Amino acid sequence: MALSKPLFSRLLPISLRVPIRPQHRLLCLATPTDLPDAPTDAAAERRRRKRRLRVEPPSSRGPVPQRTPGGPRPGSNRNALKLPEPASVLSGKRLDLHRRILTLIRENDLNEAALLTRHSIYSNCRPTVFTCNAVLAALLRQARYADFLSLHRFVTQASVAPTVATHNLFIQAYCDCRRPETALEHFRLLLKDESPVLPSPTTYRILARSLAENGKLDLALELKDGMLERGLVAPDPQVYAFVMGGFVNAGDGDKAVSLYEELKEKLGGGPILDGVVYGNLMKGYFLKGMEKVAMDCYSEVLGEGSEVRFGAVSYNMVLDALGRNGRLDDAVQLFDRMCTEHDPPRRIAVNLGSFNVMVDAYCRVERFQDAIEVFGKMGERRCTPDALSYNSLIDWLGKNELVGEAEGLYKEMGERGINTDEYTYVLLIESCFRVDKVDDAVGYFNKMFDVGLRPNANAFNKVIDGLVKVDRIDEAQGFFDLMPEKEVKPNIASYELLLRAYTNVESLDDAIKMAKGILLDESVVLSDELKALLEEALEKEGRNGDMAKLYEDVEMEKAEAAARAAEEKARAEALAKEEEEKKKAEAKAKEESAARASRAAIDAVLGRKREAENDESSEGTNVEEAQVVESHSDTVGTAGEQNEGDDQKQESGDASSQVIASSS
DNA sequence: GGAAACTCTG
Repeated sequence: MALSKPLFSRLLPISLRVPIRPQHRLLCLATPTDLPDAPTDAAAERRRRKRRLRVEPPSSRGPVPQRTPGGPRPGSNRNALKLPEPASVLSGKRLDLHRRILTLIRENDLNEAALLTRHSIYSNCRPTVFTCNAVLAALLRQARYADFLSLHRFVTQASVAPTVATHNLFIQAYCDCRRPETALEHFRLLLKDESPVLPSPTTYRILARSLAENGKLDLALELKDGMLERGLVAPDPQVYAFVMGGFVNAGDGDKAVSLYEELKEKLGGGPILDGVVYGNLMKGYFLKGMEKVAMDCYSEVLGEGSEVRFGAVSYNMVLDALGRNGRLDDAVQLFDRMCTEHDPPRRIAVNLGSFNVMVDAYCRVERFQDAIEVFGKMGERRCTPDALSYNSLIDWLGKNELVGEAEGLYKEMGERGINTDEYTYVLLIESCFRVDKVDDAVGYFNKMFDVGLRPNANAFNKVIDGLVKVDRIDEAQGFFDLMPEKEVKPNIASYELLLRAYTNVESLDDAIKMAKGILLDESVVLSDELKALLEEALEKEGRNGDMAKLYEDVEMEKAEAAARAAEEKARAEALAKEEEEKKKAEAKAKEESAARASRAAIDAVLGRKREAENDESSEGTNVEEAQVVESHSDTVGTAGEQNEGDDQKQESGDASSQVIASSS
């Protein structure tokens, strides 16, 4: 048997499939990594880049290697490991459906888009995986994680074979929810031998970023090393930049710099032409106290004749490095240059982030008027500040007692239709308390409920804290008591604020009540410090015995609660058992009736055969047994496994046709 | 409690 080419390539170690030679490395570095932020521009740029790549010799940037279309090895579950459909299926009716769904997404009717996707799955016009991906991506953009996961599960169960993009979306979803470890578990599935899809550079970038942002630096390094070892993707400057950023945030400038050096070496020792690494490199040097080296690096990569490519994002990182390290003048200068270079849609050198970084830089040196001015200039670049932009400026203004300005921005959000979030209100509450506008602060807190936001325990604590500080403890207690009604669990800080307040004003009965609350709440513990505080206060009042009594009461109440819980549990268990028995009986009945039906079908066929041939053959029994097993395996996977190796049987055939096939 | 990166294709 001659080895087909795809099969042959499957047998090669992965690292040999895509040769990476030094000259190709340079090519791949020369590709811009910064894309315009408007989606249409981004798409255009991507297409253009792809066209460019088509005429260039194969480089490591070429299409991600996919495992051979020869299908998974025998013995594996076909449904879980199906290869994704090729792009050519996006034609005819399925393309029409795709377009319809894209239109719905554009009109921001995601519910309808998701619904149409689901309904089409079992119709004669199945959505392609590309269509599913588009809907999933839209849900993710809007942070609708529950809907995302639900649709993802639905299309997976309907065995729409995922592409890398599908996996990346799934991984991104978990990363967005700050659960990089779960994302990592999913990623590991892609590395298994039997996975038909391989990770792409994007996969590594998403994970590296999330791991670094969440301080999982060991895992980030492990991921990066895995990227190098497997050689599925070339050493990626973006991945390195993310990991470097993680170490910068942890204050480890040495490690950030050494990662840069490692990347440089991996890429052949020449200058790294992707500007994405330099912001964090400079921050690394600043952290090490090497200001001069940082600034030398700055003038080198951004000076005359530098080949290093910068897009908005890479610029922003350098801008931030300058702004955070007392180099505002340089930052202003760079920002001006960026604005001059900015020439959309051809060249995107400024984006929303650039403004945010500049606002931050001005605020850091308390030049608030300049900050507000830059903030206002966003409109000129057709950038709209979002909640985060507003929040961060409101934060700075509030912290510096410029409450009027902060409130002005809040009003502006309303006028411009920019959605405030819980954090906006928390910032305003803090600002008002800081300048003793207590009623205004309380007003902002209540406003949250009016506009349908859901303050968390932290937000409650802010208002409780503020009220306690101006001795309005009753009102503070009122908000504490409101928490259960709003389905918010108090945390230890919530209890502590009131416990301290009560001991301070010597309302010891109330203090004891709070302590009791802590002791009865399984999710918090009474710290030794708080305990000592209460004990001391009680002692001073000659109520030494009350502490012991508190513990006795708590023990008693706990015992009572435990007894109630046990009773509850026993009742629930009995109920569950009953339910299970019922289900078992039902299943048994179903099985029996199915067996009867199957036997009847077989008898009918065999009977007919006997009539025809007048034959006494007993061959039917084997078939019959196999058939019963087949008709009762609900899960496609196990049915598939059982069928493996049984070449007599068709995979998809209904009961009677199989019986006929094997008995004739 | 807070930064912008980008993946499949018609």
